[in-house]
Amino acid sequence: MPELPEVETIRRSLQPLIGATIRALQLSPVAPLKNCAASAVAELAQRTVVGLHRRGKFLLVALDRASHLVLHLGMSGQLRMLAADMPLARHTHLRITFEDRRELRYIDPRRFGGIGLCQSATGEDFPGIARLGPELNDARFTPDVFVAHCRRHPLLNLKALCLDQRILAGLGNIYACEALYCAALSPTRLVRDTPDDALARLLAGARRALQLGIDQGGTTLKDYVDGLGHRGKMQDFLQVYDREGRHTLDGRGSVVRITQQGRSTWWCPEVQV
DNA sequence: GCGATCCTGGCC
DNA sequence: GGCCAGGATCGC
Repeated sequence: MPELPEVETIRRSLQPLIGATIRALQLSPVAPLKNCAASAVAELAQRTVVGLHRRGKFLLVALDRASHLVLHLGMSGQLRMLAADMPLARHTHLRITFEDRRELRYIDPRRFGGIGLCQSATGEDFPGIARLGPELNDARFTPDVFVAHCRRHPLLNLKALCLDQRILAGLGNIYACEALYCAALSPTRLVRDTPDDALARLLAGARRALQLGIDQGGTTLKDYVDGLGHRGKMQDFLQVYDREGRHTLDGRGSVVRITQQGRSTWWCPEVQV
C-alpha cells in the first residue's frame, strides 16, 4: 500500500506521540519481525518517543536511550493511533500502549511489512535501509548523482529503475507511473537508450509526483488512512494510474496498461516516448 | 535482470 | 475458482 507520500503523511500524523512514554508492547504470534527477537521488542517498555523519521518507505520511531523501532508497511500495512480501549482490528500485529492510555497499532493483513530494531537514529544499521538510495528531498541528490547511479544499470527499463529502492527510494507502483508521465518518458525505454537530460527529467518528475502526493495526504485507492484515520486525496489527481482505457486526467491522451516485472504499468504512449 | 515467493482479501 | 493488489527478497 504505502509509498513515500503515504508514509510521510503517517509520520506527520503521529507527531503528537512525541514525548509519550511506552507502558507495554504486545506482539501477535505471527508479527512480521525483521532481524529481532520478540523479547527485544518487549524490552522497549518505559522508553519515551523522542522523534519520528522517515527513510524511503521506512518509518523510524526514535526512542530515548539505545535502540529505535523500524516499521515498514509493505503492501497492506496501517499504523493507527487510538485509545487503548478501542476494539482490535483483525491482523493487529503490534500494540504499543502508552502511559496516557493512547495506543499505536500496527495492522498488516498480508504481513509483507516488517517490524525491527536499529541502533542508529538514521537506521543505517538496518538491512533494507542501508541499501536505499538518497532521499529525494536531499539537496545533495543532484541530477549528476542520479545519472551516475542510473548508468550502473544500463539494461533496466525506466519503470524498473523507478521501482529500484537502491536508486529512487520511496517510489512505488503508483508514483512510478505518475513520475514517468510527469517526465513524458516511456516506461519500456532502457536506461542505456535514455540521454542524461531525459534522466534528469525523470528525477524531477519523481520529485513532482511525490510532492503532489504529500500535499494531498497520500493516495487512498481502497483502505489507506493516516495515523488518525484520515483518507488521502491524491487518487483524484492521478494522471495515469488505474486509468486503462480512459484518458489521462489532463486529457492529453489515452491510457494503456502493460505488465512489467510482473506488475501493472499504466502509461500514455501519446505523451510518453 | 527476471521470476517466483511470501500472505490475505476482494472482486469477477 | 482464478486473478489481482499500494512491496521486497531470494534464487537463478
